[in-house]
Amino acid sequence: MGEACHHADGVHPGLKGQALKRALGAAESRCADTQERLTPPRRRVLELLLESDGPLKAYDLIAAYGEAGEPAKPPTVYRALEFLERLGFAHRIESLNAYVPCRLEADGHMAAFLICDCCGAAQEFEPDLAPALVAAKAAGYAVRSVTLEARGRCPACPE
Amino acid sequence: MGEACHHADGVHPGLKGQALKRALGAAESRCADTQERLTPPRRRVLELLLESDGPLKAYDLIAAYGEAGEPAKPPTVYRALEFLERLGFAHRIESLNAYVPCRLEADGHMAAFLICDCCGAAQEFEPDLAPALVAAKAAGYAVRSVTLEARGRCPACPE
DNA sequence: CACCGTTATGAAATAACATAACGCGTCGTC
DNA sequence: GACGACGCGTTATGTTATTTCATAACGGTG
Repeated sequence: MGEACHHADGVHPGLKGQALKRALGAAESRCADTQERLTPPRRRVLELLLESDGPLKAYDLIAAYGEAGEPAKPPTVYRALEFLERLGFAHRIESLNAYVPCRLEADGHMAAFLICDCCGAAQEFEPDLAPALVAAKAAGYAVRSVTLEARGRCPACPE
Repeated sequence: MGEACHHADGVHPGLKGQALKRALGAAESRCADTQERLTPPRRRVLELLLESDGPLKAYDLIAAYGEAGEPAKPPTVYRALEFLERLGFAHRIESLNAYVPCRLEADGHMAAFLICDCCGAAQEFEPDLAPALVAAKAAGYAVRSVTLEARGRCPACPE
């Protein structure tokens, strides 16, 4: 998260208490709607992502998994992440090898992030990708998903 | 490359013979212009990328490095890749952990790829990113670089 | 309830990807 | 010819992710 910079990353403060409960509850509901199960490991990984102030690496999650400090086994976390991504509850940021909870309302949207090289904050946003993909259509590609990661400097970080 | 699909990936056939020589020569020239050195390991890694029909993983390069089958040491290849990326001779595709030679004319362009989930082909293209980044500017981000990776199905692959 | 197919978890090991750290040689400069 | 910058080779290690096999939980059907 903010290790590389003295500034708060501030963009998406981690959830706690009621807000966290609400977010987890919303996830439960959406699972119920779609016959999917928010099982304990999946719920735990989502909770860790929601609590965090910034992107978490898989092995951060593995280390933090146990309530009493015992790490999870890697596949436990990787499987949960796969599930959470499939349902749109989380996104992987390829250029960081890290994960964030989804912060947007819309379902099935494409993952796009503004990543601050200074403070490490990763802000999800909704880009207008249509013009960018005109060339793809022209080339005959059927685009199924897009990831866009813009690196730069966030408003809170200095020149 | 095409392992997952019986179709030729055809998009960027690897270079051979004269075409390969020309491409390497062009890289030499551009290095000479900028006081950079296309040393033997750098040249060899670029050659392997240019010869390939599709994206190569770092350990593919490591395995193929020696003319007589001896592998390179990992840092040799990673250092060469870092150099080639810095000069714009190669790009890393994050979602594949793989590398391709740059196929575009323009210097300093942003890396954008259409990746076929079926045959593994990765076609570089030049997207119109301005509309997508309007939201970034509005949020106060100073964007320095962008990677865009679109997954889907290429024209040569079946339904 | 007994069964079975499906889905998910637990655990061990290992594979795949990437970098740190050190020392040596070469080259350009003063 | 001393120096510094750069690049290379090498060893070792760190980080990220998957394979494999075994077990457990759930949901439907007779």
